[in-house]
Amino acid sequence: MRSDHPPGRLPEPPGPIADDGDEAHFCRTCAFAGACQAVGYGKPELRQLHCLVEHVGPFRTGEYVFRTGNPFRAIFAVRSGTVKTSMVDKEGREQVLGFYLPGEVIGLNGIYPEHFPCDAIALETSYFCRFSFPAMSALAARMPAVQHHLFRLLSKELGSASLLAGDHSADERMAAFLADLGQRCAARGFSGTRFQLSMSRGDIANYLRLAAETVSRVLSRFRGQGLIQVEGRQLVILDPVGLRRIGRSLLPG
Amino acid sequence: MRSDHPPGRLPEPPGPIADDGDEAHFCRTCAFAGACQAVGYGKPELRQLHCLVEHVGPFRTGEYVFRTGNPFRAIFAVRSGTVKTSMVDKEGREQVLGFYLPGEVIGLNGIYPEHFPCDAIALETSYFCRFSFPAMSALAARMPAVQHHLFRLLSKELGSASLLAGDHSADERMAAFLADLGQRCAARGFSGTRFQLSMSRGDIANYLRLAAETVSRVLSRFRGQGLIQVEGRQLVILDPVGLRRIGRSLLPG
DNA sequence: CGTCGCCTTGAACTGACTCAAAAATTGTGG
DNA sequence: CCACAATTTTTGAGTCAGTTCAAGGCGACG
Repeated sequence: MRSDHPPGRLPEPPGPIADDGDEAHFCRTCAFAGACQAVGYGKPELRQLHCLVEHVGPFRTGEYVFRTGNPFRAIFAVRSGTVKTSMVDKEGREQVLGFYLPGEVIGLNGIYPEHFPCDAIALETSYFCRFSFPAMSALAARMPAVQHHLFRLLSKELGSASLLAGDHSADERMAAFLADLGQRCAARGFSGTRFQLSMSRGDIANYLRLAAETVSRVLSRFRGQGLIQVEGRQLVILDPVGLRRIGRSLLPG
Repeated sequence: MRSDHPPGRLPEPPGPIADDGDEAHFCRTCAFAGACQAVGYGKPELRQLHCLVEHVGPFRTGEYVFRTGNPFRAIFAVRSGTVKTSMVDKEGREQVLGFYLPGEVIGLNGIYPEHFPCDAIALETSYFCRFSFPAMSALAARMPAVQHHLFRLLSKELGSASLLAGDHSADERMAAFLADLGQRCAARGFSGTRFQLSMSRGDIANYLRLAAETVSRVLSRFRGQGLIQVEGRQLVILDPVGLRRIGRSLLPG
C-alpha cells in the first residue's frame, strides 16, 4: 500500500489502497455501481444520481466522519481509505461494529433512529462520496432500480452482522476476519492476499470480542504455522485455503 | 399466557400472547401500522397495501416458516405466536439469530441474497401476514411512505444486532435479554413484566452465546436476588429497574 | 408407569483474560 | 538526522468466568 500522503495540503483525488486505483476504477467497484448500471450509463437519470453525490474529505486518521447523535442526513460510500464504526456504551467502553473499505457504505443504521447510532472514524486519510438521503429516497421512488439497490445494501449489511454472531474460538474468529478482509479487498480490485491492516490490534480485538493480547498471540501462532506473514500492519496471506478452513464455521458459503 | 391450542383443526384467528389480543389490536401494533397511518386509513391506497397481504398459518411448534436457501419472495409479520430465526453452520451447529414477537417482521435479510439465509421456526402455534416482496417494492415505488417504512424496518433491524455485539458477562446478557423482551412485549400491548418464555433455555443460551447450564444458573441467581420469578417458562419481572441496571451496557438508551 | 426431553445443580477443567514488563514502532522537537 | 517520549505490539505467568462432564429432578405423553 502506498504510504499516507505527507502532511500539508492534500490533492483532491488520492489513490485508494493500491496504486492501481483511480476514480474510474473506484466507480466500477463502488457500492452503487449496480444502481448506476441498472439506470444505464448513457441515460439522463444517471446524471440525477450523480447530482446528489458530494465528494467529501480528506478525513485524517482519527477524524470523525460522523458522530453518535448527529442527525441522519446522508450515507457515505468510502472512496479511499478505511473507516471503523463504533459505539460507546454507558460505561464508556468502546465497541467496534465494523470496518469499511473503499466501495463500501456507512451510515445506513442511522435511517431508523434518524440520528447516527454510532461513530465513524477514519483509520487513515480517507475520502467519501456523500449521498443526501432525502434526495436519494426521492430518486429511489422514481427509479425502482435505485430503490432495490438500497434494499439490497441494507439487507447485505444485515447478513454481515452474523460474522460476529456465534460462539467461536479466538483462532476461528481471527482466521475468518483475515479471510473476509482479503476477500473484500479482492472484490474491490486490490490484492486479496497482500494488504495493510489499517486498524490497530486493539480495534481488531474489540471487534472480534477478544483481548488485544490474544489477537497478537493468534497472529504469532498463524505466522509460526506458515499461514500468514505479518510485519507490523503489513499482512500477507500465504495459505488462504488453510485460513478459510480454520474460519469456515464463521464464513459465508 | 393462554396455553397452546389443543391438537386438531384450529380456528383462524387465535389470540396473540395475551388474551386481550384481537385482529384489530394486532393491526394497531403491527410493524406496518406506521405505513398504514401514513397512507391514511380512509384512502384507497391502503386497500392496495392490504391487497398484497396474505394471512398464513397456523404453523405449529417446530414447523418452518421458511428455510435456508428458499427463494426470497416475501417477508412475514408475526400476527400471533413467536418465531426464532437460526442458521446452521458447516459443522452442523445451530446459531440462533433472533426471536420475533407479534407485530415484528422476519425475512428482511433475504433481500440481498435473494434466498433466505436462515431458517425461521415457530416456537408455538403461530400465524403470519405474508407480504409479497415484489408487490411491496412496486407499491413502495409509488408510495414514499411505504418505501420509507421499509427503510426504517431494515435500519431498525441493523441496530438490534448490537444487543449481541460486545463482550459482556452472562449476567449482563441475561438481564438485557429479559429487559428487552419485556419491553417488546409492552410495546405490543402485552404485559411487560409477566410473560411466557416461548423458547427453550437452550435457545436462549445459543442466542446469548452461553451454555444452557449457565442460563439456568443465572436465572436461579436472579430469582434468589428477587429480580424475577420463574416457574418453567413463565416469567415475572419483579424488579425491572434492577434488571435494566445490570444489563444497561447492552440496552439502548 | 415408563420413556423422553428439558431443566437444574454440582464439580472439575480450560481458553481467554488480566496483570506485568519488555520490545518495537511512531511521533516530536531540536 | 538523531534522541527522546509516547504509543502500540509482543510475550510471559497466573487467574477466573463460563464450559464441559455428570447426575438427578420434573413434567409431558403414550
